[in-house]
Amino acid sequence: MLDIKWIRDNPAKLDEALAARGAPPAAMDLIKLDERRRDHLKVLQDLQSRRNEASKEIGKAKGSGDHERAQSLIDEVASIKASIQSGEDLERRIDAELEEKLARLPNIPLADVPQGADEADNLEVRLIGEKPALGFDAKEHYELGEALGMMDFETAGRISGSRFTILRGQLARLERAIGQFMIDLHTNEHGYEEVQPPLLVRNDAMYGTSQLPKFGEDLFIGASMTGRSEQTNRILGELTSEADLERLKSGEVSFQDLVAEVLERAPTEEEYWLIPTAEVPLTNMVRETTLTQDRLPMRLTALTPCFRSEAGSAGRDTRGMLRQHQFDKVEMVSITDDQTSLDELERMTGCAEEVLKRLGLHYRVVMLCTGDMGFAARKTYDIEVWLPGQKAYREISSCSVCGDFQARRMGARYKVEGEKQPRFVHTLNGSGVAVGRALIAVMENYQNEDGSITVPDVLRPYMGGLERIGGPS
RNA sequence: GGAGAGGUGGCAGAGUGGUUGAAUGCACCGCACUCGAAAUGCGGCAUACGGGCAACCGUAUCGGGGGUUCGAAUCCCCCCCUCUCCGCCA
Repeated sequence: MLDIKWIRDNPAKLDEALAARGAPPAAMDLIKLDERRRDHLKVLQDLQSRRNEASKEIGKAKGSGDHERAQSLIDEVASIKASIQSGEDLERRIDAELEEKLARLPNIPLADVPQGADEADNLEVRLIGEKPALGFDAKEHYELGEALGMMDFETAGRISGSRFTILRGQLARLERAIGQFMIDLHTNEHGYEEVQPPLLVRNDAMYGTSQLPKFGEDLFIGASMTGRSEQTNRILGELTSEADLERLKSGEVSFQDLVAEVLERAPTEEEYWLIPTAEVPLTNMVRETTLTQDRLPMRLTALTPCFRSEAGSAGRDTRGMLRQHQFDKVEMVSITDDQTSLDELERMTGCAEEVLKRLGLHYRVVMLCTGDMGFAARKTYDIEVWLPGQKAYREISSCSVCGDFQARRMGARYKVEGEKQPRFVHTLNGSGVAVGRALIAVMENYQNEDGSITVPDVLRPYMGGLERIGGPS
């Protein structure tokens, strides 16, 4: 969430940033709304002030037995009551409208972020390692996995549909090994604290990290059956309002349009949401708190499943397990003060890179351009790993600094010694790294001509010393 | 799932319609006393928003949201959370 006061002072900067992200300007509209809000607030507060004053006098007058005076004051307050009532209604509506509009504005990119429309304009920052010289035609991960009989899309499809995978035997173990290895690295060597967070979260948490209100369609809902029926009843209750039924009868709206309208009115109040990334619970761990500065930086990591609806990517990456509805990921979250967050981004990216270095994988780091960055980010590095089977670099990690954008939504502050006003914390999140995609990368980069897969050295302790999956035993 | 209790300032805890933004204690900060400390005494000590150069003023806030009333921490409704007992359960 951006600060309305900042927007008031920097309307041009806001519109430039929106343009850079490919969004229409909004400053003028917001400033007008804010002015209207403040003008109205002044009028309302004067009325409230008079009411409070008179009410106190009524108390006094009654105490001293002056009933005549009390009655005349009561009459006076009664006469302004209606204006206060409607004034408070209007204030609520304006506040809600402003809040709603602010919540849908993306974060401002930092000055060094390249301007651009899409991933073609991203900037390669560094290239680490080299493509492996396999000496034969590399296969893709699903060809390898299916040939080994350890990766089963057909059965998964029968159980859950497309974008699910079943791993078996040593490949299932390899996936687990990769997750263990990564989280051990971050906790033992990078100073992160391991967390086992909830995978189902409330609306407010999704709002805090800004998956809501704009990106609900990317999420899965995790409601109980009773929760679902309560939700349905609530919506039906809305539907049967007299005014709506009248419009339906008169033919002003069709039944479908009315239903759509009602859903739009009460869209995102779900009992639970399934997390699309552990960023959500980890970052929200500091929501509604004021930390002392000595608690910062706070570094948290978790290995969790992630759930994404992948709406809008129909037809993309349908083969294999690159883009799944469910996948495991090791996530890193840092909570810092407002001075060190940019350094922390470099550090965090380094932690993610270290995973790939130790796995012996070739990768490049790119800085995302304005048009390709996520909603809450001020600056983002993606790490793209080389996949010999696909002959392409594919995203395996994304590290972002959000500044105070999420903190403002969550009410997450910290107190500086000697300062009265608490400041908003800065938040960062990054994958360290996606487990499923790391599995793909290991399989494709460590494949042998016979279809077997060599287990990278660092993973062998997690595989009971196993050196190779498949092939001659 | 059933039954019950509760949510007040950093903490503990009073307050059931009226000059209560909230007693009291603890913690914390300043001052006095002291060589210093403890003890004691005096004073200060919530947040957000709006207005003002500022001192300061106004409004809102007693889990959250609505309502009743001239006036709500106190009465009513909805929601959230915590705890206890019972049931069920990995």
